[in-house]
Amino acid sequence: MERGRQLPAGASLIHAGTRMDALYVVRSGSAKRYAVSMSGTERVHGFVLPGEIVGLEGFASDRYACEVAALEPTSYCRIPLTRLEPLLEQLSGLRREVLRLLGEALDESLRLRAELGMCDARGRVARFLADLSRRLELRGLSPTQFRLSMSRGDIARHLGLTLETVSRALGTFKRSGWLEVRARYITLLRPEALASMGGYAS
Amino acid sequence: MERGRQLPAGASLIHAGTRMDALYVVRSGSAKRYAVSMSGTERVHGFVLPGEIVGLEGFASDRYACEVAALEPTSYCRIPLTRLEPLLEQLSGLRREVLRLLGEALDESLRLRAELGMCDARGRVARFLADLSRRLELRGLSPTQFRLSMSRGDIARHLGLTLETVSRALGTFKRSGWLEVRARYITLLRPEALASMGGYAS
DNA sequence: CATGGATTTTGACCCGTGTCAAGTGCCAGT
DNA sequence: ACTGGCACTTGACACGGGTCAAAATCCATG
Repeated sequence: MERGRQLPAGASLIHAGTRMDALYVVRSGSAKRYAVSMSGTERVHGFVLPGEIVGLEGFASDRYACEVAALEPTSYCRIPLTRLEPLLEQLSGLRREVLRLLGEALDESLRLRAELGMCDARGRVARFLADLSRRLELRGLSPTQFRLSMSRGDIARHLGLTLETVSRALGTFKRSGWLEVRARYITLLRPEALASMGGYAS
Repeated sequence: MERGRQLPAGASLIHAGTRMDALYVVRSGSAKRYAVSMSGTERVHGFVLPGEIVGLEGFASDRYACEVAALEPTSYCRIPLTRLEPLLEQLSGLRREVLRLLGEALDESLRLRAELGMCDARGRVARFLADLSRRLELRGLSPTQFRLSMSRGDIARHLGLTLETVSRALGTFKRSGWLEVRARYITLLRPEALASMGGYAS
């Protein structure tokens, strides 16, 4: 367990395709997980918030499946597999915890995929914000006031939309009085409205 | 490990919300994994083919996250966790294998989600068929001639489309000479065309 | 405080897909 | 074989969101 490592904005925490030798936990800052297709288009798999773990997909093939890049100055710790494996043998609790983390990531991904497929653009953006809010709260940060460390384009590529549509959705929510938007600073005024729209409404 | 269990078409292998106490491997037949939202709409997470494992998402919360129902008469085996856990302690190879399986499921789900978000309707159906073909081949079944055990509606709810659109996509492929469709029987004539369209083309 | 570049917003237009509605084909039961 | 029901196909139309283009805003730099 190596703590206190630092990364400037834009630098990569994990390079896609390199050998998987560790898991990472983001301590402060944030990162985006993405892959670049042959045609050069970027697909954003998701975003990593403080307290969250990255690198689990690497278990699939012993190589990291996607690039993870800091969106702002970010600190993290690294958990080498060489340290993790002996512990997994001894501690059944840790074994269960790792399985739970993987299961959670899988479950979340499945859920998200299904929802993205069945929601319109506004529903997707609403769910994105509600999800972000929930995860921030989980880590003791404000669930109603936060800064989006990712660009509109990143959000769009994550949700399968265009940045214009994301912008329009935010505009609609603002006009409805559901939130404040000042550049990348968001204040949720009626989180329950967003949650219910992102929920299973449509 | 309990082998040789049988299930008639339509019966559930796993009930959503029940305690997770085992993993399952489908031996013959097929199943669909789905969840029903509050509003009663069904979201199809995916399909299980012979040789594939189900129940991994249950690790997230100790309860199965979705319903798994047989699409045709299906046989399977059940791997109780009480048998699995002691083995996980002793066999580091099995530990790695379970992690690999989970990582694979996670990776596949992430990849699929990103692709669904960036593909048009035909691309999604093409990718669905290509994926099915690949998985059938992996298990020694014909990758070019097979029966779809799921309805058009199931495919649509899986891909985030309507059944009409799925039908039209198949019609287009048929007219292009890429495949034969007779009810649920599919013959791929130009698999590479489908693969390239489902790939990262658009 | 001024400047320039990047990011975001807004507008106009068009295509793809959802929706609604018939029509067709497939299978099971009588 | 006939019939009814269900799954699937096909057609017409409307609308959401992608695309292209321009304006506005933000932010870092001198």
